[in-house]
Amino acid sequence: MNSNKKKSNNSTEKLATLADVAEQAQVSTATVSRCLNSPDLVDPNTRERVFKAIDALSYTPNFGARAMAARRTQTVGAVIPTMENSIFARGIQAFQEELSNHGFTLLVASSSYRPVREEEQIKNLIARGAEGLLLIGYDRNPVIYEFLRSRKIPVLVTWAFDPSESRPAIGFNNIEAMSNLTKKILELGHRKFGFITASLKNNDRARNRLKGIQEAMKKADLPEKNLQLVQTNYSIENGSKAFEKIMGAEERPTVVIGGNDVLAVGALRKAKEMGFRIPDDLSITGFDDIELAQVVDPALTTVHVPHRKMGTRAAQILVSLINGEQFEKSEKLQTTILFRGTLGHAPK
Amino acid sequence: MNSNKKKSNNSTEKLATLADVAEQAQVSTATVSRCLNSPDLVDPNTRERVFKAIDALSYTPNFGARAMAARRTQTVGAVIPTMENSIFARGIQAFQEELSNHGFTLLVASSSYRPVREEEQIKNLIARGAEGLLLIGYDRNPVIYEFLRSRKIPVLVTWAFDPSESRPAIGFNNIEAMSNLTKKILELGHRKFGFITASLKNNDRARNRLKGIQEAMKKADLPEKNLQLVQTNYSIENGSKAFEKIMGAEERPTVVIGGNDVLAVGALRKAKEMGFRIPDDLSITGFDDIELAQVVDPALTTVHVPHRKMGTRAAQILVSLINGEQFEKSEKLQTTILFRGTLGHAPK
DNA sequence: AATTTTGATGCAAGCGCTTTCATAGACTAG
DNA sequence: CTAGTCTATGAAAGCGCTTGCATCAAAATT
Repeated sequence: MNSNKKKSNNSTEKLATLADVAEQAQVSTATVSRCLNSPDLVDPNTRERVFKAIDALSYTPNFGARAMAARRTQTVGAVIPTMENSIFARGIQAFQEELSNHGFTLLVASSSYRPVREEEQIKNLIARGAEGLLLIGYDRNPVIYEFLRSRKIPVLVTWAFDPSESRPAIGFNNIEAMSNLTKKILELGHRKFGFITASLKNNDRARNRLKGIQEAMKKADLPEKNLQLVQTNYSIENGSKAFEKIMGAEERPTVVIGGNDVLAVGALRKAKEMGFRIPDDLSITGFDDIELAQVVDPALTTVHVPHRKMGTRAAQILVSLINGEQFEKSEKLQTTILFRGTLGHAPK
Repeated sequence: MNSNKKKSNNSTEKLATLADVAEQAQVSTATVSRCLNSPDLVDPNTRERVFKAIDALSYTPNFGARAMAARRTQTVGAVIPTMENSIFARGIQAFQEELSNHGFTLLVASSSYRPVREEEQIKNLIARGAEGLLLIGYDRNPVIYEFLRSRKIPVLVTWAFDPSESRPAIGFNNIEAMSNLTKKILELGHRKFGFITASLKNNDRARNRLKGIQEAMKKADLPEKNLQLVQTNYSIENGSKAFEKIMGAEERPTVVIGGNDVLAVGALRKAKEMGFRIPDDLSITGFDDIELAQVVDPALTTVHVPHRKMGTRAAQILVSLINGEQFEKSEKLQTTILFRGTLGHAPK
């Protein structure tokens, strides 16, 4: 349809740029840019011509250049500990959906639960222009927080809520949640506990869940030695191994609490293999309420976390933080205990 | 330690740039750039001075600017259908690990199984400078392939391998894998099949898995009507519903094949609820061999896919493609059938 | 001692975009 | 008819980096 002057979408040539589009449409680059960013500023006829050129050249804007010139990226970053199991998946999914409602794009990275890697990933996201960051839990090197502060990058902590911290956060109180669960367990007559947790180092969520158990036990006047602790990495297999270890001790607990569902499911599997009848011989509980928890047999009693709500709200807060709105206060979400099949009365 | 001339990391000032570092270290921007990109080209003393300045200003390079000037990003993109369940997680994790061994960074996006969204995400990744793309399955609008080709972006298809396609791919043959499974099922005496699959539209993996079943059935001289088909979205819940539907028909199958493990697990759960003894009354099989498959009771008989190997190899191929190496040929990975507890002889 | 080579550095031209400011034309109002 | 308003557009100055080329001093070679 056009005259055959310069076919720039030929594969032997360079990529089309704004300037190419401008030339093809017989306008300045400024006009093309305006067509893309504030179309109503340009005359409908011109606009049409420009879009036709964009199509003809199959032009796509260069994000880097745009970011540099406009000093905005409409991007936020999130660093989660892992993508392998679905602990964070639902929350992040909701986060991302809500973000895109606000015209933002999400960049996700994972740290494999390693602080050094998390730091790298944070820097990487910042370098890529993230205007705000979602991070899991409070626990990290103050230097990072300072770095972020000096760069004026809003940070929102999630998956945790600690009333004593002033930093913006949306999450649940890990101490409280686990303490509530423990109380229920105590009511059922259990006195000897096993707890399989992720490494407590650099992980405030895990530490606080432990604290929750300890507090409840103390209130019930149980000595610390009634709690047997195993630290391991999150995986079903590790849950199984940890369970074996706990059951290898002379004084066996009557309930094994998993620091999360993945660990608990691993324990459950091994328990069945070892011939325990659940929950008659032994109780097991989880934390998170991921899909896994419902499909095992018996279904896992666990602490339900409002993943989607947390993700959605996190997006809203972070966006408003980025838009310079004043931070009101951290939000605490409620967890609930889901009684399914793995928690019963203490045996005997 | 330094004299108190200009403290630029003060929070009231602008972000530090290369130029700021250069000034602080008393060198040109070229030298700072070289320190970052090819340190051995610069004198150790100078280098030290520069790095000290970088530290002092807590400088981080601007990715966009760097990408624009160097016209390289060392970034590859991947668009996966979903992050919610862990079907792709293990493979992507391995992909990313291998990528970082080669100095590349991974950007992941998800399409929610929607072609339009996939296209957006592809464009987004390209705009962000992805130098290569990993895509799941072959099936997509030719326009996208053409767009990518004209931009000279190497694309690697994975999670599928089709000998009739010339496009670079690393994966397994879905037809063959499912056909093999079906043969085994036939050997066990089953003649009536149920198949719960993801939507066949825009999903060559799902279509080919169906084809595999059909081929094996045809070879055994079974009519098409012996296969009852339900299409639904991937989720445990949907698997359950689909199962109910299949069992609601007058002619019940003796085996229900899940298009993947998630669907199969949903079916299994509902089957148990409905009182079926698995595998005595009814057999169920999955596909993928994700964690879920091992923890359900009975453990799911499924098709094992070498996720990690696929991810690792995908990274290697894509990197070599980006480096302009000639594409040898698509690689087919072997799947194996994992006989666990849900597949048995046909009843009666 | 004169010449060539090598190594370390700086200069400056972009990379592809946005945006301020200026301008020109089309209207409106007096 | 002239001055004042708008509206649509363009010119051009960056944004923060990399890199080819030029430069210069020191080391190596003759």
